[in-house]
Amino acid sequence: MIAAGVVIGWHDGGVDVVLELSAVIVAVRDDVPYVLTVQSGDRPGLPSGVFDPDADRGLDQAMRRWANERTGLQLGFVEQLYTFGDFGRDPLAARQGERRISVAYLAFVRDGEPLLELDAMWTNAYGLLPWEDRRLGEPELVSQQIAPALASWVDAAFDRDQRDGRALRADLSWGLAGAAWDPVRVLERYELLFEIGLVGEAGTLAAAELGTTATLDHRRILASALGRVRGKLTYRPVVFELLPSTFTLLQLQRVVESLVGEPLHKQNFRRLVEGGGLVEGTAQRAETSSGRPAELFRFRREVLRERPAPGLGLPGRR
Amino acid sequence: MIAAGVVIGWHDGGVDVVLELSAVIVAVRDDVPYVLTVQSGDRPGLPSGVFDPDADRGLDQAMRRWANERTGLQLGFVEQLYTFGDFGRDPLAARQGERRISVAYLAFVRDGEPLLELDAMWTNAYGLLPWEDRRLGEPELVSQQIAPALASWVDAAFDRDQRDGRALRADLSWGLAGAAWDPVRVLERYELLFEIGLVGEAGTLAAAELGTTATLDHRRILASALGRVRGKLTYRPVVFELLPSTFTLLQLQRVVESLVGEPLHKQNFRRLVEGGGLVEGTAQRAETSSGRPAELFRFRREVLRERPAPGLGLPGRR
DNA sequence: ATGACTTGTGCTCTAAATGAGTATATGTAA
DNA sequence: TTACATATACTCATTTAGAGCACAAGTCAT
Repeated sequence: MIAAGVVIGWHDGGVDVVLELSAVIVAVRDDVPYVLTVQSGDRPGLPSGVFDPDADRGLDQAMRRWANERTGLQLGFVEQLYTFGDFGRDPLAARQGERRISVAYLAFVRDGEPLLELDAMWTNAYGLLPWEDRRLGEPELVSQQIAPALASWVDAAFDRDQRDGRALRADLSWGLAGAAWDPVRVLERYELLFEIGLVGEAGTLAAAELGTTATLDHRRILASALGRVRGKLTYRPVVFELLPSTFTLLQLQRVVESLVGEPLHKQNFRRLVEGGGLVEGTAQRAETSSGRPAELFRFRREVLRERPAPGLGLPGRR
Repeated sequence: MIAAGVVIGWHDGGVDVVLELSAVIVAVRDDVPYVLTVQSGDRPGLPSGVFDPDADRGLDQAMRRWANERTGLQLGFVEQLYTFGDFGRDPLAARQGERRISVAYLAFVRDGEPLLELDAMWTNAYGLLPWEDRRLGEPELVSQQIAPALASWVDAAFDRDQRDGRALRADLSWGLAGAAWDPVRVLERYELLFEIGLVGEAGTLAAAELGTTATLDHRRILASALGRVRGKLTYRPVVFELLPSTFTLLQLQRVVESLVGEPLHKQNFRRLVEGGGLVEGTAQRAETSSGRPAELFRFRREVLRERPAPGLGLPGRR
């Protein structure tokens, strides 16, 4: 089991290596994507623990078991994200002559799953990465703080070449100067903000601090998770792991929008989802508060057979 | 530097953990995708070494530096692939009470780069994964050996549910029973073959052995690399890291085909690549052996600005 | 009951992208 | 000069995507 013991590596009087697992566990409720966090000192952090090779056959199994034991959650979709091993990702550990390498995982749970652990809680992902939610249009902090900061960073380049490089990078990742906003480039955006000092980690001095800070590099991990989710959505039917077994098309659309961070064209969304054979209607209708009651749909498994990469071909913005 | 020292982790009398890096270094020459291998006992293996936290700031840097020092190659595109940590991926190490966790990287080099190391060589990737090359149609070993083996594996299920599950999995990954062949699902295919005993690793008993065997789970790593390459191709202009700075459209097409493992429609390929603004003509033409000389093209950087995910929208098969 | 409001659902129209070819140009080698 | 090989232009039918209109079927306040 993870977190049971301590695995330490040494290297003749040098730096120790510790291998840990961290998890980005995502659930969507009321059109808000939440991440499971634990309190770590004064900040929220991702649940993580040291990998114990004695207890588990592999990293994936360790991840599943630990999550279930510790949080009581039944994970749906689980996927390895990335392995983070930068020096400085854990300054405290570094000061103690230790190097923490973290294998990060992404997992989905359905809304409504009960939480065992009391020190764990659900945190709004867009509280940590506020600029990623564009459902109500571009948030003000982009035009007010980020864009100007990027502009002066570009201007601060010491020669023409560097300037051009910086401008291209800023425009591409942030969809400025005519470039399109690409929902998937979450990590690029975070890393750029980090580089120019607009977001920080514990122990780093950030000029300004946008969004809530998390421990260590956990926001970076979250950023890569969100990017991965957004990409995956379009070519694998993973959203359904976040929804109840039957749902209305609007519910489905809202969950997708909450993850992609952009509003979608309703009628075309329906067309893509139904026409793509991704869902099938049950005859039932949802009990509704106002408006015409909607039909309940369910995920249509057979689509896997029919299409090589069945995802939600996202329609343009609303 | 990697491979300089040994990093060992222990866990009170339990299993040691060793963190290593491995690299899938790809180059294409004469329409064949090659992987850099080193001789490891009697089999080829991927170059890999133990990670030394004292020498490098992070995993990525360690990777680049080591590759350059050891092989003399100038890596172009480099990307982390996956971290492999299954028990049993290194049976020898396991017997010695050691657990090897390997962070795998994918990298591209251009054809023509000189190799420093004498014990390293270029190995045809399709020698290791022969079923992945369908440029001349479905290879015989699929219909002759793999499909029958899959069929009997499906039949050997002990109940209806398991049978259906197996059939779906086999059909999806191998494009059988009306499902489409998805070039990206390389890893799924390999893992299925492994499960049914058609391919093995050192120390595993495989019923039959298809393709050349590599050390440990290095073929699995190669499989995930090939899948990643194929996926990446369609949304990032990475092929150009494998080509000289100017090339003909046919050269480009051949390189793509060699990676995707399928033939492409020539005229439509041109249309997509030129129309998509991915390349621009130089006025020069290639000196040719036979046939009309072709114009030399170069990668068009500006496309990055124009399109969110500039890759080769692959046309259908020829 | 009536009208305002909300949400669901069907359908149209246009523009663009794709799949599958045909036709023609321009070189080399016999 | 012919056969052959490759390059490149262009056509045409089909599919998919973007944008929006119109109407259906509920709730709620008056």
